[in-house]
Amino acid sequence: MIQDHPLFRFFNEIGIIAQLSQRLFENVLPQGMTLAQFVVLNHFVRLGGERSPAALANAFQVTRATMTSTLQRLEGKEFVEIRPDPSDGRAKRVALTEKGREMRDLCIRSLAPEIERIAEKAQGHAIDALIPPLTGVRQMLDVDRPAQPKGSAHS
Amino acid sequence: MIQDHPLFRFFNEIGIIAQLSQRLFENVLPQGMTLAQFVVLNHFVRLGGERSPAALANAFQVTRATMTSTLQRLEGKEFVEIRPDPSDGRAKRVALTEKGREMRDLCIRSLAPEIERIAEKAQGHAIDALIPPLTGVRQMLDVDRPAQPKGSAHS
DNA sequence: CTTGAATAGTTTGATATCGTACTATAATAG
DNA sequence: CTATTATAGTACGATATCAAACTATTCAAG
Repeated sequence: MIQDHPLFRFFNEIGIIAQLSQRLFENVLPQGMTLAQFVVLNHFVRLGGERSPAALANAFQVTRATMTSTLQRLEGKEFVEIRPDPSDGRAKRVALTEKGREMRDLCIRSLAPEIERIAEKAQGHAIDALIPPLTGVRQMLDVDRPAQPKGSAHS
Repeated sequence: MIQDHPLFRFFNEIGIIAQLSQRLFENVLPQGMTLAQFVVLNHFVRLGGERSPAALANAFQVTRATMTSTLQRLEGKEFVEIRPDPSDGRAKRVALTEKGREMRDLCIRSLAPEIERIAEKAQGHAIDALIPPLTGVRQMLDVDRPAQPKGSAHS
């Protein structure tokens, strides 16, 4: 039976953990902010500069359509600015606004206690040791993906 | 910075793997079937009998509202039957139909090659060794959850 | 150049998911 | 028995996500 396949159980556990943790984090984010929106803001703060929607979509492993949706929401709240790319008529350039930076900082402050709380409870679960192998699996799946992007850039 | 916290990176990897793997699986499922729908059908085949929507919601760690939505879709395709619970006026009983069982079997057959393909590529990533610690983390988060259910029953 | 393929972004329609609020029924307390 | 509280299911509105189809622009051949 497929469902007894170790790989199946592995992805099952992964899926449940992903959902539970996403819920925990979103529940402490400021009103109206989602994890999807936060990670985009955070990406800009960490790496600076401007990005095209396509580059962001690629960095987060979502489709361009999904990124369009998220960016429109962020733009509506004035957390990012979107303007045409002067050097490519098809493309756009996305940049963080001051307001966006402030919201990102607020998100970080909102997340910190929750992270700490979970870190306490995670004592003895050797989380740190799990990261490298998980990264390996993620890269393996990354490469496996069909079509779409040229090179991923998870940060 | 929070985003450098090992826990943050852990959940980040988990989230990406969850998304990529879900995509891989859904892309090979029969037309119109989603992972959410498949796991419900599979649950019935594996554990048999009838279940209340609330019990299913609890088993899969989703809200009752979410399970209502998925069950309505499955009922529309005649993969499950839903009838009132004779012993509790508030509750309902959900049961798999023959058609549902056949669809579940088809899903299993559709998933098998993909599982095998990924299993090949996953050689050397020691997936099996990751399952116990991940299960531990999942249970830790499970217990951590606020309110809602009484006892979880991941299968 | 002109044509055809590739790329960027959007739109549309679907599903999953949540939180909140609502109805109905059950269980518990007085 | 009645009033309160808890539970089951649903409805609604929002967001994230995808695939597919579409427009516009760029690039690569010929």
